[in-house]
Amino acid sequence: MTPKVTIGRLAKQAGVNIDTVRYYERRGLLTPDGFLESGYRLYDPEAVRKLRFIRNAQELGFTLNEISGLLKLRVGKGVRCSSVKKKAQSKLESVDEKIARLQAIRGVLKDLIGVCHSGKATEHCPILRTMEQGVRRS
Amino acid sequence: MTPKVTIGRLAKQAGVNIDTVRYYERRGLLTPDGFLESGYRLYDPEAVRKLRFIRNAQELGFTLNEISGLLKLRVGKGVRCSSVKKKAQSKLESVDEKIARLQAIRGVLKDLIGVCHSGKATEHCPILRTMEQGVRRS
DNA sequence: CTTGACCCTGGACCTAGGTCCATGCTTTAA
DNA sequence: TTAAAGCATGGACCTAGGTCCAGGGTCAAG
Repeated sequence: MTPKVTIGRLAKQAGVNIDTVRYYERRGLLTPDGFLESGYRLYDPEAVRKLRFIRNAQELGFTLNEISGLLKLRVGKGVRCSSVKKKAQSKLESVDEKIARLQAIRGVLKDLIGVCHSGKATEHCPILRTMEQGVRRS
Repeated sequence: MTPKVTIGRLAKQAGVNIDTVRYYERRGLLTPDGFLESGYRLYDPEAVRKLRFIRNAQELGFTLNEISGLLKLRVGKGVRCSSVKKKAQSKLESVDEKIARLQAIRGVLKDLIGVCHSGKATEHCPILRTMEQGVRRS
């Protein structure tokens, strides 16, 4: 007996709307792991993690298409290692870039909190310092 | 003579659509720094950085409202230090959380790239490992 | 064996964040 | 001094990512 779960339970456990689950299915991000004869979708518990991952990644600025690409990254039967590696490396670059940008913002916020002690004013918006170096777009 | 610039030049320099600039104005993110008698908007060069910052922050998953909050963070005339500090600290927390999440994803991507050398397969989607600890939502 | 909770499909509707267009005035370069 | 390029306003339109609803079948507890 595999402990599969219906769509309503899945949605509740992951904290998302039931229609969102079906929407992700249409988008190809989350396929049911089985069906009842009635047509009811069944999911195994891994799906909860997958849903949470999707939400997580969205808050980090990934689109559903990008997330779909992340979820498909794996090495295995019929998946050529070199292609996975190339994709993973390019994802890694964009992740590193995001981290760097966030760290720039983080530094400014820390400074700003420090300024509050020193009593110095910051007439100009300090957050703009994060952009001194410009941005490279893909 | 201050080297102010019209909206078209600003948009081009920042690499955004001219209508986007006006849209941000309606949203309160970017006010012109002056006007010609004809009504033409004028911006000083700082506005380019501001626009780039907005794009940047959006790619990191911040909404325009959140970005607006970031841009308003400064200590100065009429702005109480304690309130700035509190806001900055809460922004800092959310930035730290984003960084942590990205680093989790980053780790998995690195592992995946490593696996390609070792020849081991990863039948199950490795990216899901980033979610082992669950997520705290605000 | 019924009643309430759950699920199905298809399609309409919604919000955020833009983008486009028509119409008409302004600026600038030839 | 005039044509091309630029700007203004108001409103329509668009995409991504959902969310809701109607109409009808299904499951499970009493």
